[in-house]
Amino acid sequence: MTTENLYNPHISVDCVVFGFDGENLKVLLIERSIDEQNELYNDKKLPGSVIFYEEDLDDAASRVLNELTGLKNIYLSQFRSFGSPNRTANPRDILWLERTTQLKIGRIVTVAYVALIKIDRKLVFNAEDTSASWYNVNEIAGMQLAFDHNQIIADGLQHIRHRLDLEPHLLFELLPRKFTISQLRSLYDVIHQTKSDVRNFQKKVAQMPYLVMLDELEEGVPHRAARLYKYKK
Amino acid sequence: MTTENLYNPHISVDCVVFGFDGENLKVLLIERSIDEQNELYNDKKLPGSVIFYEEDLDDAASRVLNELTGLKNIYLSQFRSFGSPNRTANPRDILWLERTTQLKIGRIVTVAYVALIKIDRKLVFNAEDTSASWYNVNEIAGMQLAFDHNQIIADGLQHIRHRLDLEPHLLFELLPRKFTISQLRSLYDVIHQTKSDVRNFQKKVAQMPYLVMLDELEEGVPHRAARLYKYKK
DNA sequence: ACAAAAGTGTTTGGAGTACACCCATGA
DNA sequence: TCATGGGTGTACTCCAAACACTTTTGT
Repeated sequence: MTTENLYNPHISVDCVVFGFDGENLKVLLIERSIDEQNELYNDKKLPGSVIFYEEDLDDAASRVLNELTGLKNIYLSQFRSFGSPNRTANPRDILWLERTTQLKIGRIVTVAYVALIKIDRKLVFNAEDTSASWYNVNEIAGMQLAFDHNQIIADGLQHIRHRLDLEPHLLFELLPRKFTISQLRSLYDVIHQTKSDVRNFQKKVAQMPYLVMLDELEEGVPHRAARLYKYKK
Repeated sequence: MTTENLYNPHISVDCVVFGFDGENLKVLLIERSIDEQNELYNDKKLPGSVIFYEEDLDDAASRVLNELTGLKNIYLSQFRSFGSPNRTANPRDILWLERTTQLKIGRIVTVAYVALIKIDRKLVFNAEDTSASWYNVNEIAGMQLAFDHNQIIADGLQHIRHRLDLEPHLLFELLPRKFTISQLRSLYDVIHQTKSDVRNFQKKVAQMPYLVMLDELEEGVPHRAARLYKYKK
């Protein structure tokens, strides 16, 4: 089957998918293998895809996430487009694109999205032949990703920091459904690059009307169990 | 002459150019005439253009502004891309595009920029056959613009409000080189949709290190002349 | 003289920050 | 009993907001 009539080879979407493991902010990357003159070259890239003709950009980003994780209703926000002519300067990237899309590829402008997901959800990674895993945002700076994906992640990170600052309720997209104030504080500190005071943080949190205290405690911790909270509305 | 080999007909840039006239926030729109079955239809659109093959997006936006105003070094910031398949649903828009570009046009994804310019600069409007003029942001909501340009302007306005809030020095891109504190306050209030107190505003302004008081006064005003200031660095 | 905007200080409330001790639990 | 993090209140500082009168200039 040919995809010639389905894909628009000029425009793609890429998603910077953020997760929080309780300690660090993580980004989801996909393994990529290219066989070049019978040598396998491996590296990583962001989840993404060229768009279909007649497909809206937001829909394309949702589709990419759904294919990758099996989830719908993920928080998604477009943050920037990347269209430098030399973002496809590396012949390896063109080669990979043409093989995977079966299209003749020239230049591609990509529209970048950030997504926030709860890392504790069981995700359908490794479906088909893709294998995805989480990487600390800090270690990514030292990796050599496909295309301009290092740049996209750096910009996405900056974007999401601003965004979570303006709309703090989005923090709950990254936490499990039930969470402790410590987890919330730790996430808050990772995002704001701060180290906030426990008592002051409790005070701040006490004024969040959308935070509701549950009648449940943490379990299986080797110390006093913390109270669980959930996010409402 | 054909433009077939120069333009990439899948991607365009559009610029929401903001100015400040001392009282209202303004946006620059271009007159558009389409002759449909021998009837002239007139409306307005944002300054924009499809990009050249091998042209970077930011460069395309700069080019559009330079062609329109004759100015370089205008503050420009990409804020969002619009790619809904039905943004070119109106046959009038397709007709106009194909006539002006001499290209077969299908779907176009546009990358939108905001620009800030000093409205007092003598601009090279009406060059060639384009005629551009300033419109109050408020009156634009009631106009029917080409494509999805109403939406783009609304989003651009929201973007620039956030942006000027985070980076207040950008306010000076909109003011004349020499200005009074009243003008600055009035601009500030238009952006923040507030009505700030004169004394408190003076206090705030007094702590801006990049604001320097000049040894000059306003001229030609029918009341006590205000001191002039300029922005430094 | 009067109209119109410029310019100038003080008080108050709320928000953010700093800071130390006892409690509950599992090992 | 000890180690580990959970949970709690008070004092200080700083910034934002409210508020009214005198000055300068042109008509």
